[in-house]
Amino acid sequence: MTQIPAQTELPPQYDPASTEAALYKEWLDAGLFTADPAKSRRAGGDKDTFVIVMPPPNVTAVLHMGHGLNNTVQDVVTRWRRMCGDEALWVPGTDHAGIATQNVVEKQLAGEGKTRFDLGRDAFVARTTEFVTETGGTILEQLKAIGSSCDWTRTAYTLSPELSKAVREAFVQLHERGLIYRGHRVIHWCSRCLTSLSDEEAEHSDETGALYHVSYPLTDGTGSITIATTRPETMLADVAVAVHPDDERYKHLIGKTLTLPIANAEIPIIADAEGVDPTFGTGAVKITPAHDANDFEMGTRHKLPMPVILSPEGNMANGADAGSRVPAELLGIDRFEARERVVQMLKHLNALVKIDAHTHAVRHCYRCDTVVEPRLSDQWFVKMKPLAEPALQAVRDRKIRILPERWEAVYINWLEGIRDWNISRQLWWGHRIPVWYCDGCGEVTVSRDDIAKCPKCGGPARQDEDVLDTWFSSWLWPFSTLGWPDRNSIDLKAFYPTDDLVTAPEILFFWVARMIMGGFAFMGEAPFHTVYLHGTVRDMKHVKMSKSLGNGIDPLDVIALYGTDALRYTVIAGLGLGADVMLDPNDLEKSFSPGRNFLTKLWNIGRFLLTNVGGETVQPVETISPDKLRRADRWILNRLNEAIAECDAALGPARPRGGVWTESELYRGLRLSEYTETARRFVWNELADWYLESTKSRIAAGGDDSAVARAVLAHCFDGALRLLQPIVPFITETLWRRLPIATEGRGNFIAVAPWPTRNSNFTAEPEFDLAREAINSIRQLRADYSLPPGDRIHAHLDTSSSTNANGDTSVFADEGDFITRLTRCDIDSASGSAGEAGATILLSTGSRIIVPLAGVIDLDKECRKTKGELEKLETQLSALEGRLSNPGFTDRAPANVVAAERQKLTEWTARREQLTQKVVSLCGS
RNA sequence: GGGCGAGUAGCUCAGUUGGUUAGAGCGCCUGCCUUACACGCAGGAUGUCGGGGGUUCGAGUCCCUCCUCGCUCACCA
Repeated sequence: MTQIPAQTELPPQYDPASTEAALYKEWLDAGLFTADPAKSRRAGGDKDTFVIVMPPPNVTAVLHMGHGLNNTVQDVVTRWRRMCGDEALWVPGTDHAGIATQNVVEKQLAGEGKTRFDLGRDAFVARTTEFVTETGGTILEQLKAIGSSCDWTRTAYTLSPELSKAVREAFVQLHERGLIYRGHRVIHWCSRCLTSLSDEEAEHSDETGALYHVSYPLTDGTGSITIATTRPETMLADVAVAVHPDDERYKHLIGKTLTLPIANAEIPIIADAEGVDPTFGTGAVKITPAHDANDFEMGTRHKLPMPVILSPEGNMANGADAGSRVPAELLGIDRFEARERVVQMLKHLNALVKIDAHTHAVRHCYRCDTVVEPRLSDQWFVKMKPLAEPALQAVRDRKIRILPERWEAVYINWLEGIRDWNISRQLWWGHRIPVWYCDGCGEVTVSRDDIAKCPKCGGPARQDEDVLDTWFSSWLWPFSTLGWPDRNSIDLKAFYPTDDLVTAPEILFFWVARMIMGGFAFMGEAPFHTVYLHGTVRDMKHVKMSKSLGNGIDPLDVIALYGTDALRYTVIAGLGLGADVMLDPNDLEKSFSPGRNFLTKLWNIGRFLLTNVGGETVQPVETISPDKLRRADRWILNRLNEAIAECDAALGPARPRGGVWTESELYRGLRLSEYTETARRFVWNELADWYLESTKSRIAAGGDDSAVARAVLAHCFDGALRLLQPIVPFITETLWRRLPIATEGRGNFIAVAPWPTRNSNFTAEPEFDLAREAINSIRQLRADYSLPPGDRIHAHLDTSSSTNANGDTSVFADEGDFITRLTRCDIDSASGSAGEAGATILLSTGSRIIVPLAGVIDLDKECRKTKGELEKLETQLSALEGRLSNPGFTDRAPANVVAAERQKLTEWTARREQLTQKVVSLCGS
């Protein structure tokens, strides 16, 4: 055998920096991540597909830990399926992110002292496009740095010509089906972004405000009504006061009128049972239809006027129907400033009764956190109820599952109460609404293609000024990225529906639920069968990591310091199902050194292997004659089997058989931390700690047995590397290509090598476990008595009470070298006596190892220790005896449980006997 | 306010249909530079399983109740 000096091959330390970028390029050059639709069963091929569409990051985004986590999860799953033989496709892309991107560019302009209105619409859009073209690819390049195995030939962008076509198609189709309409109603308005928002984009947060009680005098001078409001400035737009029709306090006043202070308008007192809760505040509600959604409904019911008293920017103004309700001194004043002024004015008028502290939910813009204002306006809406039905049914029918399970209830709850979706945004950056108006004949045209003339009268057509909600393009993502609306697209045929959707719970409603609705609406089929909602990256105080809070970690810093694999390992190992990942931004070493250390361990196993096994290809374990395999070999091969089974169970099943999840598989799989821990345990605690150690003396001895040990070691390391490839692709690729194992059918890259499978020839190996047990006990003994490491000890094996005396003897004869090497303890099979002063190790087979330690150990100490042990055992034994003499237990408990308890009783009784003898010999009484 | 979830070792979490003496990783303590690895090896300590009640032969596990956190929804002006 030619020994290649491995030291020259593997440097003492793994160096990610010099490895990763080059490897990634090799993968790309080999086309490993490019999916072939022709191979899909759905397109006539012979492979299952596995498809994930990436939640598109904002085109202006820069990689943060959240992206790192999200994309690593997707990559791990995709790489796993790719090894399992699926035609795997991970579609990458970016989102034009309407409001977010427009805000970024507007901020740039502000730096130049300009606004978007100075540029005008066309120039602004051109400028934004340019900005996106120049800097938009950043995040995608960064995703490559974390090893993402995306199919970059299919990179998509929500504002690309192809996807824009899909957006128009979707809008027109929904309109044709009567599911899109123009509505005049109160919507959420962000006075900073100058656009309307959907319900989901206006986020609640509790705030301590004030409840102002204001007295409105009756016009006939016979008294007054006190109303309560949190937004006194809106009183200027009041058109009525409503009371409950059965409220005795106000019943007699219904139909009378009040004089609105400051505005000096005369408003009626009306009765409304639906909109008024007589127990809240004073039981009398001011009605402000243009600036409150609830009041809008009451206003509509009672056909009241709807004056607007706020400008789009949120300043006081006499808008539509307002006449001169807003007095001159308040015009142009900011709404919050105006609130103070109105309160002062009411005080002067003696109309302010009192101010109570009041906590209530206030809605904020999800992009800029400005308090949103309810505002009456015209917007386009999607009718959601009909779309929600199949989306609800799919989850109820288990065609789609949501992990963790608890989110399903949240999803169902939301869909059941779904309200129409406002899709108009008064922005410039986005897909312009494909609706044209004719100012001549009033015709409204919805069209797939741009039109210049009114199709009815031929007059000039004017396109709607607004753009669509960013999420209106996002909800088409699973099929628009695959070629829809072109029904003949081979990608669409081969890869839709996709498989898993991996994202954070924050966008369950914004995106996930709508994608499911969109999938049914436009494709007639659910877009995926699994929604995996992962946790959030947080700091040690459980605060979500964010750049603005300054508690972020830059993934690229981590990569520079610890390598990509350490980053990936850390987030995946920390990711329990649905659990958050905690990292310390102030102590990267604490967060990432365990990952780095594990990689070092892998590296060193590789170094040992290459040094000791050499470069010559080893014999495949399948072809080794079974009688040549020793206990340790069979043991580790079985442990590998178990590790594979546990990894499979943690990860799968990958998809529902027959399209519907069975009860037993519904919430299984995608336990990434369990998978990682299993692989780690196998590599470190089994392969390295035990098997590799056990091979040292065999390999040194040379000969046939040495070759067997080398073969098994290489085989198991190969299996371990394959199990780990999805998590740590770079280091596994680096080590794997140097393994001296047969190349046939192996491929050139571990990234596309077959996922390991179990070999049922290798079953549990209890006799090797007995050797491990002895080693552990002797080690403990050495530590207990502080025996110097250099001191060899001699012990006897007493098999007199053993259940398999010959078996035990043979284990200790065969594994003697191994045991001695790890413990510096020689064991011969001369029978000793249990009473001998020293230590007795009881093995699980009943045999004892007697270690005479006279002159070495402290007899008093050992005596006390043994007495303590005996005492503890007595307590537990009496509890056990009590249980077994209780007919309630023996009659009702399952037979196997009772049997186990009886077995235990036997063992413990024997142990008690042994300890008693030992106490006698040690303590002398 | 509605709905949901969580409270197990200093920290992060496992604990399958109730059934051995409740586990893991990290951290901590002790001893070791043992020829792959000190980014390592070996050993050790630590829990009235949030409180209280109940069902049961038996409860971390099931039921009730209280407390504390978290998520999510919501037009109480």
